[in-house]
Amino acid sequence: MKRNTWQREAVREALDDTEGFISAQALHSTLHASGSPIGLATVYRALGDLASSGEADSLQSPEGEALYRACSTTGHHHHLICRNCGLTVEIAADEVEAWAKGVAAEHGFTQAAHVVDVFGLCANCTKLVVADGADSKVEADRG
Amino acid sequence: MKRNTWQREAVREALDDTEGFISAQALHSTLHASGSPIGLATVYRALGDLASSGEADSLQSPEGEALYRACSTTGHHHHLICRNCGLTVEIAADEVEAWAKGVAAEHGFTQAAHVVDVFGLCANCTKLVVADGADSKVEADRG
DNA sequence: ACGCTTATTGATAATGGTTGTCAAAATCAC
DNA sequence: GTGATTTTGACAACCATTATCAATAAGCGT
Ligand SMILES: [Zn+2]
Ligand SMILES: [Zn+2]
Ligand SMILES: [Zn+2]
Ligand SMILES: [Zn+2]
Repeated sequence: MKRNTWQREAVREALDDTEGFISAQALHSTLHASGSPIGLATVYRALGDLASSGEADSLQSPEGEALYRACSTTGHHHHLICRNCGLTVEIAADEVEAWAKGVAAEHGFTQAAHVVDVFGLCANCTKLVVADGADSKVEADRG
Repeated sequence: MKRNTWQREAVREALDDTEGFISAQALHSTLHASGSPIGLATVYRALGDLASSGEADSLQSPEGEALYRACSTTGHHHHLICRNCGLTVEIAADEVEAWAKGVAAEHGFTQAAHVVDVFGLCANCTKLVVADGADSKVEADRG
């Protein structure tokens, strides 16, 4: 039977308190920083569980790291992510859903799933970058 | 200055001879199997170069592995990939391009890029799976 | 509240893909 | 051909993730 532990709850809350997508390692650091003695393996497990139960969304960063987020929208949706500050907007894209389904069917493919994510610079970061003239990396700002 | 080596050419050719997306490790195995003594690190480097020069497309597999492919279409496009046999269809998706651009602009995002991939079972593999009743994994068939 | 069964935890080792190291080999301009 | 400079490749290092497994603790029946 599935038991309730403070660890799982801690991960859920920490994820809720996080604005954008975050990696397991980063979330573990955050938890440690706030005094929690939770183990790294447990954070990985909790995030995996949240993702499979649909309570959290996950995606692979372009660098191949798995990132997680507690989304407000419960149904299937996609994301518009700022690659500088991590700000994330949830996007409903019926248009794309239909396209994906159609393109798979046209070619005789079944059991189609899709990965659709848009990465860019949010309005705020666009200003900053223009001011700085430099292009900082997202990961550096979210350790 | 950039020099020409048989290793780079070997990687380019091996990639051309590959039907679907393939990992650096798998391509290295293929090359070795055909008698080439090329080193693994060199395969990684060559694939990275091909990807940055636009001669090859790359994507992250759902398991976080980087996969490469020599595509016939030179311009920007997307892929419909069989998760069982690796068969890949190149897809032009003007509809999605417009959507991605629009959704980014609507939210004030600039420098928008996107990741759009469709994974499914091709017609052939659909039959096999139905016959077998089992769901084999892609990676197992492409060592 | 108590004990028991069993899921869960967490320190650590193991795994696996990828990148860094650096001496040796190869390329190419001259 | 010679030599400066790039490239290679065996191997180590790295880093995210997963497996191990003894110790812990949740929650059930009592
Ligand atoms: Zn931003
Ligand atoms: Zn969708
Ligand atoms: Zn197939
Ligand atoms: Zn596109």
